[in-house]
Amino acid sequence: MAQLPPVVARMWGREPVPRRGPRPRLDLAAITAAAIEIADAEGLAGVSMSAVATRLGVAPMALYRYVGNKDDLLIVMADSAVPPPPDPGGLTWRDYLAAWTRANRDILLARPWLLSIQGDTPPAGPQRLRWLDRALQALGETPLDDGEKFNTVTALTGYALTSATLVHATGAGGREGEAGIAGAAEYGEILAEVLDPQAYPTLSAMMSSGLLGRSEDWVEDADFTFGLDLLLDGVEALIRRRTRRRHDRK
Amino acid sequence: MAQLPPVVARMWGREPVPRRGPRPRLDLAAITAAAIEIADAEGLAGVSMSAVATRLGVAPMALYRYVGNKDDLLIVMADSAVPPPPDPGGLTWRDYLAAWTRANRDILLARPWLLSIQGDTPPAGPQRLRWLDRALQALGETPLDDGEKFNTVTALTGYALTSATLVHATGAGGREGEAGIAGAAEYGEILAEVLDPQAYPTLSAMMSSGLLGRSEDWVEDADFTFGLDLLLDGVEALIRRRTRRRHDRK
DNA sequence: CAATAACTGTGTACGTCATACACTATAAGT
DNA sequence: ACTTATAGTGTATGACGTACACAGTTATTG
Repeated sequence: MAQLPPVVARMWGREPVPRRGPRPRLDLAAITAAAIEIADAEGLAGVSMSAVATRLGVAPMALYRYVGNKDDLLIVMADSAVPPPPDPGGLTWRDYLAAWTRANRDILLARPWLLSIQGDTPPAGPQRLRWLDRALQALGETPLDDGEKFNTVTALTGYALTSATLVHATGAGGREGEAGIAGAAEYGEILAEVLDPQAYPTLSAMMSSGLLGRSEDWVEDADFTFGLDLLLDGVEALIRRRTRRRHDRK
Repeated sequence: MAQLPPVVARMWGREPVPRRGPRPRLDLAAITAAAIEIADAEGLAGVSMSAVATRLGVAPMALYRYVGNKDDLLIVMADSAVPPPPDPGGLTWRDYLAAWTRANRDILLARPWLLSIQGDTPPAGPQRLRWLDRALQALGETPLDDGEKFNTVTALTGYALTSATLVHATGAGGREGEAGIAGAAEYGEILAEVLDPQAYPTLSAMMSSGLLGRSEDWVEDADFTFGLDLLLDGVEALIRRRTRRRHDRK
């Protein structure tokens, strides 16, 4: 039997309840909440152990009774910063997954610092797994097998993540500053300025025709919806294939 | 006109050539190469300014003549760690994009530390843009408009990224250790152990039926190919639609 | 009721890291 | 020969993560 990594165990409240000693003034939830507030306000860079401790009115070392180290804290943050998934109120699988993916992306836009954590962590907390569960549930009625469902969700997750990254990186998400590029328009200009049409024929042609000039629409639904439909069309095609002649996968 | 952020400028060799002073012993390429070697060997955590400097036989502060700060260095690394994209040797758009996406994922599997950087950075370096260019080029013959092409590539990139993350996170990629979970099987066990069937009906059912038990296949092509085809089917459907009745987008 | 054991939060200390600043050495232009 | 811009160095600083020993607190045990 595999042992639960300590933080994961605590995320699920599977830690033995202490029977002796002073009543704890903190708990994992409070610590995480404080850390998230800081991240929202100042970005991940502002989240230091002392900053979190200060906000809780506590010495930095106190936190180590609840998290093994800072990485642990980040993992827990990455889970509890995620709100519950949308409710499947009698929607078709397609409508639900569309809403699901958009909500997914919106979370990442609202908390860009999640981008720096999620890219590295498998979903193992209650929230992220609830999202996973709901998406799989939406596919429950379809003739896809488990692996296919799982991969479908993976693809959707990836799309949400990449879209959010793009929006955030080009600055259209609102925040700018930081390391340089601040806005899709400027991004386009920079590319146009630098691209050698010979080495980058297609891209530079696109840039001169002003693709990214008007691309504050990255945040708008139009572009996002397009890619989303792309994926869902693929799923739908597969489902139709499976429905017509029912045979095993592969 | 937008100014080039200094690092980006240097990535493209657009820096004024120095006319006086001692001959430089370093250049951005050498620094980046050293940093990448360290990242490959010890992970991103091993990449400190002093570590890189030591490897180059130079004082840490010397690096700051070439990069403004450490984040700059990471940005440059994220670009130059990427090899040239596969060659479109008379392939159909579909075959090429399939190869392209798989190659994309393989890079991320070979250098997992890229996952921690790419999630945050827009592609602005020569390598990443070359990849973008080739993918767009592959779609050149299709009736999709520029925005649609761009979004298609975004979706594919996202899929590669998420797949790689999943493989790497569940440990099937080879490396383990670090923060806990080490291997898809163990991951599955942990989930099975922790999931309340009432709160996670679908997911826990899948787990008990052993979905992740046999999922060392995540690295295998089977699962990856499935999701990829999902996407490409979507693209193909769109192309067919566009080809039949040719009207503007939206 | 006293003694013990388990637990919480603190204070201090250390090693690492990114980076600012002042300096020396070097080579090109005058 | 002299000036001047540049390259790499040495030293210093402040922030950060975290190890460790301790003091205070509470439930359990005798």
